[in-house]
Amino acid sequence: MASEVTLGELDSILGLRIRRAHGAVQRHFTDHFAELGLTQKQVSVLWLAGNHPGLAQTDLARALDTDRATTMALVHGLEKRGLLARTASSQPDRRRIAFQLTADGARLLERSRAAIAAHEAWLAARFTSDELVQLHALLARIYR
Amino acid sequence: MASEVTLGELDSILGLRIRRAHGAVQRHFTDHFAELGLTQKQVSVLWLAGNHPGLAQTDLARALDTDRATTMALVHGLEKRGLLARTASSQPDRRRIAFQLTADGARLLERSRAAIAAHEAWLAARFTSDELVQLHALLARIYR
DNA sequence: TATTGTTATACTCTATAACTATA
DNA sequence: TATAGTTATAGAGTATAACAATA
Repeated sequence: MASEVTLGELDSILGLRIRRAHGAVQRHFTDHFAELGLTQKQVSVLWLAGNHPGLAQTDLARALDTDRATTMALVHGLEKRGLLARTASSQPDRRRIAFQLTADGARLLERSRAAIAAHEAWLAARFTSDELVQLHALLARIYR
Repeated sequence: MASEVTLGELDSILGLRIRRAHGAVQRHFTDHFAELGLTQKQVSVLWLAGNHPGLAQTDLARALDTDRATTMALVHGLEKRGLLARTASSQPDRRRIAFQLTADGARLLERSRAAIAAHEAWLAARFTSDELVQLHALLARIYR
């Protein structure tokens, strides 16, 4: 019966499981960050900029595992919204452009921290602490 | 130094790890399926259609965890390329539209199986079989 | 009323290519 | 030559809203 269609053999494919897990996390994040108007990547940039004032786009690209062009679009959007700004500080390498949070950006980051904690709690609730440690370690092996 | 920027505290966030792992898997998949011209989702549809002739779009949407509209775009693309076709079979529910692979679709699916196996081998190589079992189980808890 | 398929629309993410300026 | 930033462009994935046909 067509109504019984499942992933079948696809269920044994790890890549698919990672994709589905990512999708579920992504949906939960989007739903709960709608009121803040931030995506997962945008929050990450605010967080990194808050912790590392003066970082450059290349630093962001490396930390976020994204292309330079993709990072540009991300940064550009945050600049337009007045959450991130370029600093006019003196840099040793004049190619690099330093960024820092604006006051609005810092405020939004603070509000985001609570939402991130709630999101992580939702995700972690289904695991024991041992399982969490293991899952962290296993996932890290994929991208490192 | 800006060159030392890392994920820092972000590294403790499971959601981010899942995202990065997904990104790494996605990139590997894209690179190795470029010659076949198929995305992960497209391969999944071919696979499911091959195993379940006559399935409907709703079945695909449920199995792939995607919106109906998103599934439409996916199916539409495969139809345009002549890999998937609608069947004129008699259905009990006339709203449902049955799909099946074309000859081209079946051929491409066969070629894909080898590529999928190679992709999975690349991914699984970093884990023991016990770890693989564990990772499968842990990930499934996120989306089920 | 609910479900299936459909279209229109929009936004995010991702990446490639080509360019400028600097190292 | 190599790196940092930039722009233009394009494709994939995701989702919402609104509609028609059918159950």
